[in-house]
Amino acid sequence: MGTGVSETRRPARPAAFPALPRERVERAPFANVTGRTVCIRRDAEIYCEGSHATHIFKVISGAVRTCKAMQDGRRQIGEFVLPGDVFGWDGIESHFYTAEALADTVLVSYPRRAIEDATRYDQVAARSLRLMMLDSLSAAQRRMLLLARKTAVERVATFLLEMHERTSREPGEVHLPMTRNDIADHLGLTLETVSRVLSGLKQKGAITLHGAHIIRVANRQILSKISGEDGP
Amino acid sequence: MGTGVSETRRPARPAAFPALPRERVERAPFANVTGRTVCIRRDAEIYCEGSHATHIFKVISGAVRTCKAMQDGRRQIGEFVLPGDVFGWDGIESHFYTAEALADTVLVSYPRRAIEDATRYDQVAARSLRLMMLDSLSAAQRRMLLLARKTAVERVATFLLEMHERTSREPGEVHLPMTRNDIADHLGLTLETVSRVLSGLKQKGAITLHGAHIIRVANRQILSKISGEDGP
DNA sequence: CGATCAGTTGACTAATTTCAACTTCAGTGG
DNA sequence: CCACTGAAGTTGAAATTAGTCAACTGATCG
Repeated sequence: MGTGVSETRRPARPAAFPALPRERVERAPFANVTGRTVCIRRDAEIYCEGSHATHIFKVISGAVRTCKAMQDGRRQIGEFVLPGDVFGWDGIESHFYTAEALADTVLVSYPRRAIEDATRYDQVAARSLRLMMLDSLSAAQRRMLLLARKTAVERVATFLLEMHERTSREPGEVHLPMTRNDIADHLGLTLETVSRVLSGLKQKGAITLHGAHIIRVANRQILSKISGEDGP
Repeated sequence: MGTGVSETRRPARPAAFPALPRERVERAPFANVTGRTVCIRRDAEIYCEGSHATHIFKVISGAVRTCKAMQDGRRQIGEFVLPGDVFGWDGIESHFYTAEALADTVLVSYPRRAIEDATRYDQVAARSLRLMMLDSLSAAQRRMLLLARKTAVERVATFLLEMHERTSREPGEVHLPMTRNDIADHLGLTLETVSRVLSGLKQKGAITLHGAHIIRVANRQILSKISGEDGP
């Protein structure tokens, strides 16, 4: 595992991160800890499965996927990390996932050690750290239900609604920075199934497709009903 | 372990928890917090999905399942909690899962609030609480890989090896206090598939069956290879 | 402007579920 | 004490879902 597995476009690209200084100081969201700004190229690895887990990261712009591969190549994507989100808590000593940039991405990295130290005297930080972990756990639990018991259509509908919640641009518009293959590996399906299900949802009038990476939710009711969530 | 409590039949039962006082004081595993001992009958509910999450619990004897149901009856079991394990962190405000006793069970309950307060001045407690959460997260991540990408045989083999690790009685003997249906809902399969796969593993010489709830691992090599884990 | 890779669609296959019959087992209750 | 009872478990055949293989389309980059 862990060779350069690129997923979308792979040709050499020129300038990126236009006006961003390569190093900058950012406040951690939860503690009085200074972080270091890092710029990552699309498809570049941020950390590797099994490597020593020394830092956590906050996404400023771009997007990240955390993924795990089996020896025979089967792959699972743990989560898509979007701007504002934090990742890197996958494992106690060493990382369970590999983290890769879905697009050119700017992150801030914080040493775990420093964060843990900071929580020693900062109760607010300690609490928000705990909440962050409990949030990850909740997300994992919802995901396990999806993977264990939902059908392909339900999984895709749930995913679209989740992405819609998380990215909220123009109302109804969902931007998917990842490939169909990434979505499939996130939902425990194949890329063909994802593609077919999206076509089916379009047929039903639940969504419209505008290129491969922009989807508009035409009928949130239908989508929500299809997703199998408890919602009204 | 070894409570001699009946595990699978459900007719009305008389005396249980023979010599245990109904209330006893126990130390939390991670903090200077006192807990209350509680005895639960088989199939009784400990807390309900959606209820306010005020306490966490440590299992002393017996076993617990945490499960989530969809409206149409599909069910998923989040985890089987065995003696020594802690549960109740499923959700920030309210519980994501319902927790039920798999057998007559003795627990100790601790108020979340008290634990959080205790970590304020006890750094060791704070750290072990964080580790406990990270552990749950790791378990969830392994489980997501299993649910997203493993075949039925791989899931069952992985489950058996995990239970073997966790219960380690006589070498090679695994005690399964839950029904096939419970196992199926834990692994995202049907009870028939679980049954078939177990028969298949027996055929292959990987395991032997001694009644429905005791399994001996006859060939750990085979089982490990089948499980699809990275192991040698 | 053509090479390449993402995405879509179709036909077929494989894995798992569903439905159904049958067996086993533990705990009564006669 | 032992036959009865009902749930749990096993097994088989048919049905269904999603996966695999393959052809084709379309977009993007050099």
